[in-house]
Amino acid sequence: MKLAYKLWLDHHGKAFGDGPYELLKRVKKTNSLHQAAFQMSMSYSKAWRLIRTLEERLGFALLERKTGGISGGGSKVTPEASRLMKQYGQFRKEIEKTLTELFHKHFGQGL
Amino acid sequence: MKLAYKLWLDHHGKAFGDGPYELLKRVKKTNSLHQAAFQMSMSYSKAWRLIRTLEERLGFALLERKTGGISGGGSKVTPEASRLMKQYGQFRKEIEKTLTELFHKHFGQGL
DNA sequence: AAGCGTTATACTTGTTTGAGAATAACGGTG
DNA sequence: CACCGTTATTCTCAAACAAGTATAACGCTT
Repeated sequence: MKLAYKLWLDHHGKAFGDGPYELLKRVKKTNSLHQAAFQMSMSYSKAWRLIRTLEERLGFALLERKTGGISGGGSKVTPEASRLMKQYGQFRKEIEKTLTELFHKHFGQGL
Repeated sequence: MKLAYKLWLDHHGKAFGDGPYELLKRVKKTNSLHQAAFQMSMSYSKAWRLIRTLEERLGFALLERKTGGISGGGSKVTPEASRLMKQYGQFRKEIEKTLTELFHKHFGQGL
């Protein structure tokens, strides 16, 4: 028996969670949503839809886009998104630790 | 911005969570899965499927059934299920409190 | 002007999930 | 033995959601 869970920030619907967090981390490294999606075995269209939806719900841009040009374009994580990522990352880490502890406390010796 | 989450106990798949917990609480009161489902605006067939699946995954019976008879029959919560409910209820309550605290700690003044 | 890798977006298909309909069996009661 | 409300079970339909496919535009480089 183990504990399973999903959590996310809600603002007019799902507005941020583990998936977007991982995706943005990779965009930061690669400066490309295309490559970030590829690394996660996610289709570009799905990644794009995801980001667009989150931006609509959050009310601010997560990516600063550039299309065309030498490298074809690219995307950078905005400062606001970067701040959210940091907040979420710390929050998420504590959650993980706390939930594990609580689970063991209540279901320590088997179900 | 608010925190949203789902959590459940996993054992060969989803084995227990808020929905089953509420359902069993009502079975306890009414001694009828039929009525318990009705109270939650859930179809009986769905409730029945749910219980059956959980029992398969948990490996023990949640309900003690009786069919036919004066009142048509009925279902009682087994002692093992009752124990699980109690454990889960306490766990769930602490989770709620802890997560709320952590959320405020990290996202206290707005997003 | 052609080529490249990117962003942008609609369309279409497939998968999961839920809900109800329908049917059967059960066993006290009157 | 008919009635009742329950448990038991399968089937089908609909809705929600996920995911891929295809196409277009962009702008720097050569």
